[in-house]
Formats: sequence, C-alpha cells, structure tokens
Amino acid sequence: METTELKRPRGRPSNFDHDEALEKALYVFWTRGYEGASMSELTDALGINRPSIYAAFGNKEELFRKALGKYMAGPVAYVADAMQQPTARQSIEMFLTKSAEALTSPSTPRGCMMVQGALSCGQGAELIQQELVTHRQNYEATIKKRLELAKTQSELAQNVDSGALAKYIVTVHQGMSVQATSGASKEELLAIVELALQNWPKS
Amino acid sequence: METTELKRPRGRPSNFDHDEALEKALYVFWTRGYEGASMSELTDALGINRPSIYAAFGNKEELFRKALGKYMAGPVAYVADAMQQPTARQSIEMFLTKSAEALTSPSTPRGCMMVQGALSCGQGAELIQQELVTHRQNYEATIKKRLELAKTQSELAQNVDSGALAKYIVTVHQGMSVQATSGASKEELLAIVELALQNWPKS
DNA sequence: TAAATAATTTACCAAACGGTATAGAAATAT
DNA sequence: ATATTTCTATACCGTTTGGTAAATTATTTA
Repeated sequence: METTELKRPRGRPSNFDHDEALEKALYVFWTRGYEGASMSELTDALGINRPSIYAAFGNKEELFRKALGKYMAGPVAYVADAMQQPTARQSIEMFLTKSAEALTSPSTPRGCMMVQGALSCGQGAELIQQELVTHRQNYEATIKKRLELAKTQSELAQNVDSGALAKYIVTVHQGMSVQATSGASKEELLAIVELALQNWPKS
Repeated sequence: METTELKRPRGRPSNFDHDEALEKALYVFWTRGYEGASMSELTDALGINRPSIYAAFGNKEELFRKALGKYMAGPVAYVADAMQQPTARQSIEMFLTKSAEALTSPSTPRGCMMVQGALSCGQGAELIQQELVTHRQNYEATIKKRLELAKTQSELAQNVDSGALAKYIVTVHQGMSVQATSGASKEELLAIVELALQNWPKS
C-alpha cells in the first residue's frame, strides 16, 4: 500500500485538479471555438485565477492544444475502435453511427471540435486553424488506410478509389457536424448515415 | 438620353462606390468569418475611412448582413437555378456540381460563407450565428420542396422521405464546404458528388 | 524553527476591439 | 455669394483582449 503514497513535490501544492480543469477548458473551447473562447470565460469556467492557468498550461494556444488532445483521447477515441471492426463496411458504419451519437450527445457540446474549433478565424489564429486542418486530414488518412486494407482482403474491388471514398465518408461526417451545430437530432443524423451508406461499392 | 442624367443629391457626393465596397467587405467576411474580420481589416480592404463605413452601412453586424445578402444574390444564386431543372435528380446533381465548383473557385474565397461565417463564436456573435443557421435551414427547406414536387410528379416514390433526403444532400454540401476550406480541389469535390449521387432512391 | 520551493492573489500592462465626436471639405440650392 | 446639406478625415472613446510583475500564502526539506 505504500506505493500509493506518492512523494509530494517540493513547494505549495496545486489547489485544483489539472485534469478536471483541462476538461472544463475543453468544453469551453468545444462550444466557443478557439477564438470565441476568451481567457476570462475560461478562468470563470475553470474556477481558478488567470496566472494559475498560465502556470499550469502555458498560454491560450497551448491550453487549446492540450484540450484538443484530451478531446481526441476521449470523445473521439471511438474512431480508432471503429477501424478495427472485421470489415471495412462495419468500420465505416460504426464510425458514422457513433459520430451521429457523439455529435448530438446531450452531455457534451454539439458538433466536432476539430471542425468548428477554427474553421475560419482572425489573423492571430491561423496556426491553430492549420493544425486542425492537419488533424482532420489525419483522420481521413486513417479511414483511407482501412479501405485499402479491405482491398487487400478482397472486401473491396481493386478499382475502388479508396482516397475518394474516404473523402466522401469524412465529408459526410463533417457535414453532420455542421448539422449538429445547427440543431439536428441524433435520429436525423442517423437517417443521414443510412442514406450515405446505401451506395457502398459492390465488391 | 436625358433620363440617364440623374438628379444628384443635395450634399457632398460619396467618394466611393457603395456596391464595390460591399463586395470587398463580402470577401473579407467570407475569408475571415464574422468575428475573425476586424473593422481595421475591413477599412483597409475597402480603402475608405471607418466613419464612412459606419455612415454607409450602419455597424459591423449590418455590414455583415448586407455582405451576406450580396453573397446569396451573387455566388449562391445558382441554387435557385438548379431547383428549376426538369427533374429533381438533375436539380440535385446541378446543385452539388455547381457547389463543388463554387466552393473551390480560384476567384473567390474557399468554402461557404453561410457555414464558416460563424459556425462557432464568442458571446457577442450569437445572433449572427443563429441567423446563419436559419439561412442554412431555408436552403434545406428549398431542396426539400423540390423533392416533394418530384413526388407529385412521380419522379420519386411516395415512400421517399424528402426531409431526410434533403438533409442528406445539404449535409454533403456542408461537408464539402469544410473540405474546400481544408484545401480540397474541385476534382476531389466532384468525386465526392459522384459518390453521393450513386444512391439516388429508385422510383 | 528556518530556508527553500511553488503555488495563489491582486493588480496591472500594452494592444486591439467596435464605435464615434468634431471639424473640415465638397457638392447643391437659393 | 451664401446657406445648407452631406460626406470625409483626424483623433479619440471606453471596453475587452491575451498576458504578467510582484507580493503573499502554503508546503517540504534541512
């Protein structure tokens, strides 16, 4: 039991749980976007003073990056799971279905943080904007890889354009994110998923 | 020829063309979004002083609304044209194809202003955000009406859910807008359109 | 108990934000 | 010519932005 007794660090201990604070920051950024979230709103939501935030997380940019990391490791972790389904068809179906649920979950902000975090922005946020573009492209590449695996397994025909199909799938996902932000229900998004999956290429 | 000789108004005439200035403002808002566009950047782009902008267009909100009106009357006017194609299938195909071109046109900013104008925003822009939601929903309703017309004309079966199908179509459009902002080419968007149209419901 | 370390608190900073008061300049009407 | 009207230019307003300096408080080590 003495292994649970961690040696406490030298000076005054933190008055707040860093992980809880980061989660609260995540929700603010998720709702407002990078620029729309002000440091004042963040300090209010986190319940701690501004210098403590800067001491713990750096500056606004780094706080956003760390919140985004928590987002990808948490609410978006289902994507990696979906890719491990036995067939590509099942992977994509699970990806879009879980997306429909996640994008409209009543316990989280609506929409995808990677889409609405900085789709357009002012002069000071172009770096964050570009980073979100890269993250979206990474997910697209992940889906493309899953489709290419399906081609080697003869689930999909060799003449299927996995790049175009992956782009189509993430396009539907990103469109659903906009719809979720506009107030669409989970059922409405699931109906979209059903329509989007009707044209699965024949093997 | 004397009808072209308009009676000039009373005081000092405007030093700039209001319509040209509005078009420049449109491009700034289109690129930066409502919040991302600062009045300083707008005055620079319009080439006129700040009080002249306020005298001519009101405040930032009204300037955005007027620019948005110009956007809908200009770059987005093809939507109304598309709806008048002889068949719904042709209407939707034209809508998405023209969208793919417009969203990636080299002579305009990328993406759809109604999507990226204020997808997420700070506390001062929620009204604009909501107005954009309403505008997107109006376009969705327009497409739904076109599909319902097709049902009365037996182009589409009675059991087709025109609401869900319309939602699917605008979802693809909105996803393509995100893709365009991320750098997708016109050809890539056209490939998405092709995939999206493969599942057109059988009559 | 004293020194050292690290957090919190208060107060503040320069810069940028949207918006405007005031004065001058350019046109028409009398 | 003079008065009137309207736009333009300079300079400025209060507020909010992201970010910090300095002092205080709480904890561990010696």
